[in-house]
Amino acid sequence: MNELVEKILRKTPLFANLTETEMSALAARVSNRRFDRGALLFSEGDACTGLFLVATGKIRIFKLSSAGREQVLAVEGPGSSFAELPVFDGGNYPASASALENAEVLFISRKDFQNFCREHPDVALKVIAVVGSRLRRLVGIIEDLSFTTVRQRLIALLLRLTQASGTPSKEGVRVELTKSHQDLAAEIGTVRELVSRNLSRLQAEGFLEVDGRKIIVKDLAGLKREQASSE
Amino acid sequence: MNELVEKILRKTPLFANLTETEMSALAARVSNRRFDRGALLFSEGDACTGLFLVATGKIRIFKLSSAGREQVLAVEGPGSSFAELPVFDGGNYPASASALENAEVLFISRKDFQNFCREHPDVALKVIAVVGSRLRRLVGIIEDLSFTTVRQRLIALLLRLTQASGTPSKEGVRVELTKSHQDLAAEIGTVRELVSRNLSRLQAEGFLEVDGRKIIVKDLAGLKREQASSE
DNA sequence: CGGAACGAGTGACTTTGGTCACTGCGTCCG
DNA sequence: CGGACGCAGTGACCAAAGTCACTCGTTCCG
Repeated sequence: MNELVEKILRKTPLFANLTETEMSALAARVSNRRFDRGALLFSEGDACTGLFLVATGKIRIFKLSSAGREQVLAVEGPGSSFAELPVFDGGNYPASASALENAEVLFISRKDFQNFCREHPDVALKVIAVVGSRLRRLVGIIEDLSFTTVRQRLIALLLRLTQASGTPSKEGVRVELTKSHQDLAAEIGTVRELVSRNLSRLQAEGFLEVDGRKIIVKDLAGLKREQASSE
Repeated sequence: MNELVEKILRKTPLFANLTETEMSALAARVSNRRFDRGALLFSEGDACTGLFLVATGKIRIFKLSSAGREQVLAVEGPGSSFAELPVFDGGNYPASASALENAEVLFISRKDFQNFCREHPDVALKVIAVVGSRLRRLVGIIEDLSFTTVRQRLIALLLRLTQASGTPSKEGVRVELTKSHQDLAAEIGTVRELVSRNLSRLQAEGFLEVDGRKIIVKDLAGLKREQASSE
């Protein structure tokens, strides 16, 4: 198992270039946890116990409103770490985390991680870099929420999905949704119904062909134009 | 002048507890700039040249949409630093900065700051702490934009202002606005007209007494109740 | 003095976002 | 088999947000 753990550690930016001995020292401190799809890793406001690294699956970081709505802040895949910050500043988790798919997660206790950072100052610099990109992403979300419509955000999301996992075909680019409309809605900060409606509308306008969770993007260029207009 | 510079440096969390010699070494590298109210320090997308520290006045960090709307991300007062991040990761500024009031600002070039961090690893830890609180604030903005109404955000802003600079009087707490409705709108992510209308409405409902930029909060408890409801 | 320029208030309207309630379709399982 | 459940689609509303076009004061300055 330590074999596997080290392989993951090498894949995370925070610990990418450590020596053999450093690596196994770290690996010894790491524990392994499994979470089923939908399971909660921690809730907003919980005291922070340590640092998480995604080994397999996807973890969703989100805010929950008292009315029951969710707003996704990040979706982290294999190799990503999260909750670095509360580990450092000792505060509570600012958001909740749940498994978007069945996931394996590595865990390092707060104390162990802090000690490790003290011994390896360059890791602290890595932390800054990781946190930095996280900050940029959050600014992007704020920009979206404040300047764009649900329609534009949905288009942007579709474009990202086709980019990431689309396969070309005769009629256009095919994409398969791996999550429910509910989940999509939480990612772009709205509700299920609006996702449904906007998808229908995009289909009616000829940009898409929707069949359940299979989507064929028929007019990629047109979509991009729609997204840009009045941003 | 070095006297003054060191005094400011001591007040910023990043450099609070340095020794005398460290401090004067740093102070020698610092330059001083003045910006008039409304002046632009840098624009989103500019290459990052260095770190800023506020000496006097207030600096507004904001996003600008292509339609001309603004969304404030932070307002930094004396003792605050900003743009720490791009200094580290070498990226461009993710947002623009302008002076909300006439301001004096200290500036450290990227290279000097990086060298200084390399020599003083504990400063890197401070950077993480500062960036951490910034991240929490951004998450707060996202939460507000995604879950609350303009009305609730305006109330929250008023409550913050009375907290910060309100003076009790016979009829309630007096607050003086130092910025235009336009500016307030940018802070809560909406437009001038909605600020105006919502203020009128809050007055009509008996929570406030508005006279130009003077506001008397007549029912603090009531406002808090309004803010909480359906959050 | 006269008139830009700016900030504020407001009526009338449109668009967008969101809610509620219900239908229909699979799938999973007792 | 049949019903419970989760997910998706949709019509009918309603409320919030935003736009446009004006008016009215101030202030600032040539």
